[in-house]
This record gives sequence, C-alpha cells and structure tokens, in this order.
Amino acid sequence: MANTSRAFVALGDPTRQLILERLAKRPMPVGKLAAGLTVSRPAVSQHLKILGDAGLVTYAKHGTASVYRIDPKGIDAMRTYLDRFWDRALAALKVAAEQESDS
Amino acid sequence: MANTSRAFVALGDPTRQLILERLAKRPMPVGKLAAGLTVSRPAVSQHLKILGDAGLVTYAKHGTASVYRIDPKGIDAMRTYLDRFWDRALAALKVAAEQESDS
DNA sequence: TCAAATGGTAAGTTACTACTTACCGTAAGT
DNA sequence: ACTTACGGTAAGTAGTAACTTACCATTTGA
Repeated sequence: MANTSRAFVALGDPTRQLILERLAKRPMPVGKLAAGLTVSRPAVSQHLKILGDAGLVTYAKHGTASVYRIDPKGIDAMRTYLDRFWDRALAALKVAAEQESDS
Repeated sequence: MANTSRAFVALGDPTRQLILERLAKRPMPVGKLAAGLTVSRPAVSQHLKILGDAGLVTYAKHGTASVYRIDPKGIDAMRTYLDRFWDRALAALKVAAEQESDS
C-alpha cells in the first residue's frame, strides 16, 4: 500500500510496460520474454526485479526456468490508489467551482 | 491516451505525488504549493510542467497568479488503462491455471 | 560427473532526472 | 513610470537509471 510509488515508476518505463503487456497475454520464462524484446536478457532480468519489488509480477521456478506472471494484487493496488485520488479530486473541483460562482 | 506512460512516470516521483495530493484537496497557485514543500519554487514549476504534459493538471491565470488544479481526465485515462490491463491479466492467468491442471 | 540450458549478479558507461541559483517577463497597485 | 508580486526559463551539477559484457550458480539429461 505504501509503495504504489514504486509501481508507478515501474510502469513508467516503456520496456517494462512492454514486458507487462507480454506477460498479460501469458506467463513466460525470462528467455522467451527477452527474445521478443530489443534489449539483452540481463536487462530483462533487471526489469523483472524492479517489477517484482513493485509487486506487479511473481515467478515460479520450473527446473532451471523462471516462469514470470503478472501479480493481479499489484495492479489492483494501483487501481485502488487512483480511485481514491479520483474521488478526492472530483470533490475538490466541485467545491472550487462553487466558490468561483460565489464571487 | 497514447501517453499514459508519461502519466505513470509523473506519478512515480514522490515530490510530484505530494503536489498532486495537495492539489487534490484544493486548487492552488504555484507559490502556495511550493510553500508546503521542501523543494524550491522553480523545482515546483518544473514538476508542474511535467504533470501538465502528462495531462494530470491544468491551470488558469488570475492576474500574475497561476492557479493549478487536477485534471480528472488524466487520472481517468490511467484508470482505464489499468482496467484493461486487469481484465487481460486475469484472463491469461485463468488460461494458465487450466493448462497447468491438464499436465 | 560432465555438458548444456537457464537466468541471476557484478562492474562499468552513458544518458537522463531532479535540483539549485540566477535571471527575465508580465500583470497590478501606487 | 516604478515597484512589487508572481512564475516561468536557462544553465549547471550531482545522483540515479537503463543498458552493456563478462561471469557465476543451479538444475537437468546424457
């Protein structure tokens, strides 16, 4: 809950966004993930670490392979954060609009 | 719509998150905004430019003052993006779970 | 037990980000 | 016109982020 911040940073990078797009289609091991991208496999590993720390992906080892998948909890935390934001912002704008019509 | 990416980058920075939190409570001119933060006024101006480019804030000039406020459209674009993500991710995880139970 | 497959980590480089101070432009009040 | 208030922009700097290559660790099949 504290660190939606890290999640937003994570989604801000275009490469990580691509990684998440691909994982949203289906879970995948690191190598296969890297094969579809322009950056090296170690770079993908580093991005996956960041995504993992942000709570956006998890993985399971199958033999030597690490199969990564999206963690819906992380996505949901961001949605919740934005929803709260949305409510407060709308309320504040309503108040501001009323005050302006006073003057 | 294309650049939710910039919006995520924008929300990733803690100072910008604070700025948005304050603007979510009420619209405010730059000076007042900067007074509540630890960074300088020019820094706040720079952050506001980034937030504006990301579609998260707008402003209106009143005399020499620039009163900034949250732009709900920007927030909503992020929510929409995450919602689509959410749906695809859940569908993919369901498929993956079924395939695992086959083997 | 050796070789191959898979992927994480270390070290180094380049590019970008957030910040500062200094400066400039514009609107309002005197 | 002159001054004050308010903010945006420029230039420079320190720290961080994304990437590369090289290397190491672990599991599996021959």
